[in-house]
Amino acid sequence: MKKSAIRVLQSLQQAGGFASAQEVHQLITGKGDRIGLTTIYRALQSLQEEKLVDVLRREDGEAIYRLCGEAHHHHLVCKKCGRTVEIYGGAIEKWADAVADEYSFREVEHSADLFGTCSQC
Amino acid sequence: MKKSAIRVLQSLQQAGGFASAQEVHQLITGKGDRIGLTTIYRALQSLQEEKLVDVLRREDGEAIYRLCGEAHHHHLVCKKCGRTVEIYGGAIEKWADAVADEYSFREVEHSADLFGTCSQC
DNA sequence: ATGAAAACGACAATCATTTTCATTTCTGGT
DNA sequence: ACCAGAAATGAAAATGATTGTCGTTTTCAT
Ligand SMILES: [Zn+2]
Ligand SMILES: [Zn+2]
Ligand SMILES: [Zn+2]
Ligand SMILES: [Zn+2]
Repeated sequence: MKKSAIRVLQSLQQAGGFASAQEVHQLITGKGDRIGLTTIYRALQSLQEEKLVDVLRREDGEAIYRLCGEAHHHHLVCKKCGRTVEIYGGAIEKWADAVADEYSFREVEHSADLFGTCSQC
Repeated sequence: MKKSAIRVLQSLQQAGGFASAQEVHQLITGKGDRIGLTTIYRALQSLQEEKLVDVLRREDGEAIYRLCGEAHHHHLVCKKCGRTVEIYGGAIEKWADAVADEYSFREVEHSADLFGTCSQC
């Protein structure tokens, strides 16, 4: 693991939720530590490939990242305040398997996200 | 309704599914009709406010639009050859509603896509 | 110590989207 | 038809996130 990736992971941990690349950069440089924005982007990309961070999009299209447990799950995200619920298990897993089976696809992965308005917004 | 908005609606209808602003522009200018990209963006924004089009984001963040009321469906995509199956209905719709209900989210939309290897690859 | 390979970061490039602003088209009253 | 003001248009510039380039620095095994 690259040390820049570790620094990014730590700042994401500190952020506690979703943060954009620029916000991660500010979190690190705000402490006096020095790191380039380019390195942040590269670290986030690696972490994404290693499935250590989740990626979503704000409404304006900006990518936001956060630490992610290794267990497979889905997200229910409030469009307004960003509150996020992680959804584990459920009928979607069976549905995905059933669809893959019906069309004879193998090694099928899936992504699914729900976006709405939470009860407090 | 502005006439530019109508032209955009028609090309979205012709597209049959999701299309980006640039794709809409190409659909119109490709026929010899002339319209500015700026106008496309403005028309899509109005149509979005009037709730006549839905907007989603591609993985790279680009906004894609489709007619509201266009039949909702999901995709099963072969990672190797690109073959795509459209999936209508199924357990995922109930799952999404159930999850939204469980967490008291309102106006919940969802996206879900399956990626695997088709029987011919 | 030395050289190769990986990581780094300043800067430029790219690309979608927005803003600006001058020009064109529409509209209503005369 | 004529004309002024309003609305719409679109070319070009601005913006902002993300990616590419490339020279420099760090790491690491020999
Ligand atoms: Zn909320
Ligand atoms: Zn799942
Ligand atoms: Zn295939
Ligand atoms: Zn669905």
